[in-house]
Amino acid sequence: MARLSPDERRRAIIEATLAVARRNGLGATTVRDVADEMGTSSGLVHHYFDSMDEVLAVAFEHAAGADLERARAVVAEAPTATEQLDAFIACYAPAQSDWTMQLWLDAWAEAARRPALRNVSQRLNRAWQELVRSIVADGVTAGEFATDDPDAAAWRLLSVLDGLALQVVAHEALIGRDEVVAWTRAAADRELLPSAPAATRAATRTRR
Amino acid sequence: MARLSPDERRRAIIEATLAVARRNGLGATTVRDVADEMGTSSGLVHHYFDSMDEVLAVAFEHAAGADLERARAVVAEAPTATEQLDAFIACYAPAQSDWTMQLWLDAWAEAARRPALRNVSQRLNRAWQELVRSIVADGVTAGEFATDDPDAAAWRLLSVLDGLALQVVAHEALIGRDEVVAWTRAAADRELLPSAPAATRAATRTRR
DNA sequence: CCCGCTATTGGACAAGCGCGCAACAGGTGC
DNA sequence: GCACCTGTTGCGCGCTTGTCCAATAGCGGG
Repeated sequence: MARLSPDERRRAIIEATLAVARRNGLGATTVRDVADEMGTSSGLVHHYFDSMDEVLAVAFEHAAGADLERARAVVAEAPTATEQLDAFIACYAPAQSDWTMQLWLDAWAEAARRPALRNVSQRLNRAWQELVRSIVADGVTAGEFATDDPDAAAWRLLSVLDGLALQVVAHEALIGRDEVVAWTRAAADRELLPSAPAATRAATRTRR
Repeated sequence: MARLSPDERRRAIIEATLAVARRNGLGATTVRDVADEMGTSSGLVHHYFDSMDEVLAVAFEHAAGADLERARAVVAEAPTATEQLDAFIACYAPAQSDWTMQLWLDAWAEAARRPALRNVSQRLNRAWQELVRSIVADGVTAGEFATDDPDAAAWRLLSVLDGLALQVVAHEALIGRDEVVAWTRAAADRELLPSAPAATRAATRTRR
């Protein structure tokens, strides 16, 4: 087939891997599937990656890293912490409702048996939590939010988001994307809004 | 080997399956592993179950069903809704922090490719939510809790619990069991304890 | 134009998988 | 004590998996 530069080929392998993972799941993605997706031989994959574990890890890092970067960009555009959190939820939840959450689910489960994948998964999850934590912390110093433990609040919010999105992908039809967004926003309200000044918050929030 | 009655043998297969799944993960549990665990031949497994999918589904249902029954019993003993919820969280979280949560994680991920396992997983998850929902609903009528949507509140609480427990098992060391229990209780407080402004804001939001 | 570097091939390899089946064995009733 | 019933065996089948490697092919510099 076509002769590609190492960088191009690596990228092609990663994208082919994600295409297959999207169809069959990350855990059921094989070397031959990836090669077939590219239209090349299977040996080529191992010429660029030491093991299948590494292929999956790099591919997952590529996809999930892009999502993270996108979320960071969306958050950076919002002026207030309240709007940042809303933007984050809106950006996170629908993305997860597609095949992306199935990807995460597979990665988490597979992480128990694949060292490289476990490393990537842990690192990325920590990064997501750090993003939420910083939003919450900023909101607290700005007086928009009130919480005694931003770290715990961030974990809880992320857990609600993950848990709800997981229900959508694994047990379809019980709840949908809209519920994930609306319910998570409701959770954020109960979690972070101070009880005293209600009027100003309601105004900024409903403006969207 | 020893000659067992069909019922005993089925039970032995289920327990052997769970023993292997505990070690290697549910998705990586093979017919031969199960047979070796029992000390019998592999053909025996297929004499009692039509497919490996069914073996995994039945084994998972056995383990998860027992957990559910245990949670129901613990909840039934508590007098007030508040104590019921506390008991539920305390019972749920530590159990999930062991290998049980890895079992759920594997089951969820594998459900995408194994029909029988998917059925069981969906049914059980709905049962867990129903348990929490009934506790919340009882608490509302008893005046202990305040929420505009017990169903959503139950999903959120379960999501927090699942999400946090998942962090423990998949990304060990970031948070521990104690945090799962404490943080989920804090989430339940913020979610359910009567506090006027939160409820009204949530109502306006879900209406969008 | 050709040569060499290297991306790519394509299959060998051992191991492992789910599944099915003819043969075997060991309690049970006659 | 014998025959029958059924739980159990042990292996074979076809297929898939990750990994590896000698052989090949095609582009770029001399």
